[in-house]
Amino acid sequence: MLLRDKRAVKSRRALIEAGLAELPVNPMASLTEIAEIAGIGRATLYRHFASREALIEEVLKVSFEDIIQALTPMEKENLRGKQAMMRAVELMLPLADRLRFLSSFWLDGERVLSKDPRYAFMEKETIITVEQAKEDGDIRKELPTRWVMNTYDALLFSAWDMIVKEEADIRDVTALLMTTFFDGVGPKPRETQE
Amino acid sequence: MLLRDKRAVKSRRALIEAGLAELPVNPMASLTEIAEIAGIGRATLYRHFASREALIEEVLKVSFEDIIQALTPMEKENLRGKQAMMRAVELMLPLADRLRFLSSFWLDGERVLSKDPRYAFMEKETIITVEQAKEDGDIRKELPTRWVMNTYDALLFSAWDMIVKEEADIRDVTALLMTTFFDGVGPKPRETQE
DNA sequence: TTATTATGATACACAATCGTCTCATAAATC
DNA sequence: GATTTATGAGACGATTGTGTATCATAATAA
Repeated sequence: MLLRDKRAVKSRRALIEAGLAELPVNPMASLTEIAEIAGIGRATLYRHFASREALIEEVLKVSFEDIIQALTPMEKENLRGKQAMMRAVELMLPLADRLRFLSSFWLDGERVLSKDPRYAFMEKETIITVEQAKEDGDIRKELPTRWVMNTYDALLFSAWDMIVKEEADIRDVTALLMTTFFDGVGPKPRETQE
Repeated sequence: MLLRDKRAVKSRRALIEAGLAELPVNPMASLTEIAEIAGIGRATLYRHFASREALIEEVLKVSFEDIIQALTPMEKENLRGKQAMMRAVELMLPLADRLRFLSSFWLDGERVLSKDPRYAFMEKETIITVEQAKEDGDIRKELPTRWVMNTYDALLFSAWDMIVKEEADIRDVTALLMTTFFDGVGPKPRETQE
C-alpha cells in the first residue's frame, strides 16, 4: 500500500479521521466500528494498519504533524513571549480535534504521552516562550513555568469544548482565552498589551 | 450481597477503588484486570457488580457522592461568590481522583456526563455561585458564565495534574489556582479580595 | 485499451472477555 | 461453638475482537 493510488490515499485518510473522531469518545471502539465509521471494509483497515496499536500510533503521528504544520507560519513572524503565545492559540484552535486526541491519550497506559519525543519537542518550545513572557513582564516570574503551561493547555481545551458545542465561535473564544489567561476573570482588565 | 458482612464491604470498596484508579488510565481494562488490581477474585467482582456497566455506574455514583459530601461543610458557612468558589476548590482538590474519573467519562459514548442529573445538580450550584461573584464585582460581567465555569473546571484538573505528579502540594496549588483564576498570569496581582 | 492495484465481502482460526455456575474454604455473625 | 455468608478457584459455553487469507469486482494507472 504505497499511496500511489487515489483510492488508497482516500481510504487511509478516512480511517485516520474515523479514529481521530471516535477513539477519544469511545476508547473501546473495535476496529470493526472504526472501519464502519470510516465507511470502509474491515479488511482494508488491516491492509493499511497492521493492528489497533499501529492505527493509534498513526493518528498520533498525524495529529502531531498537523499541529506543528499549523504553527509553521510563526517561523517567519519572529514573535516572542506573549505575542507568540497569542498567535499560537489562534493557529492551534482550528485543530482542536487533534489536540483533543492527544489529550485523550495523555495518560494512556504504556504510552504516557508526556514521554513522547514529539510532545517533548512541543513542550520545549512552549517553555521557551513562557520564559520569554516572564522576562518581558507579561507573566509573573513567581509563577512556576509548569503551572503556567498547564493553565495554557487547560484553557485551550476549555476553548475547544465551547467551540464543538457551538457555544461560541473561534474568534470569540480566542479573545476569551487570551484575556482570561493574562488577566484572569477578575474585574478591571488591564492594559498589559502594548 | 447486602453489605452486612465486613468482607463484603471491604471487597466492594477495593473493587471501586481499583476501577477509580485504573479505568481513567486504561479504559479498555478487562474486569479480570480490575479484579486483580483490587486483589479480589473475578467471581467476587461479578457477585458485586452484574456487569462492566454496573461497575462504572457505581464508581460514578460514589464519585459524585464523595464530592458532594466533601462540600457539605459549606452548608453552614454561608459563603457566596468568590469566597464560595475558593472554599470549594480547597475542599475538592483532595478528591481530585474522583474528579478525574468523572472527567474521563465526560464524553463517553452513550453516557454523556453533561446530561447526568447528578452533574446537572453540581453545575447548577456552580452557575449560581459564579453569578454571585459577577454581582459582587469579582468576576467581569461580560464573560460568559459558561466560559468562566469551563475555566474553573479546567484549572481544577490542571491543579490535580501537578498534585499527582508531585510538582506541588495541595496548599501551593490552591493558591496558584485562585490567583490564576481571578487575576490571570499577568503582572501586578490586584487586591480583589476583601 | 490493457494491466495493475485497491477494495468489499466473506470465511477462518485463535485468543480474550464475558457472565454463570459449582464447590471447598475461611471468615463473619449470632 | 454453631451457623450463616462471602470468598477464591476453577470450569463452562457463548460472544466478540483480532489478524490472515481468498476471490470477484471496480477504480486507477499505464
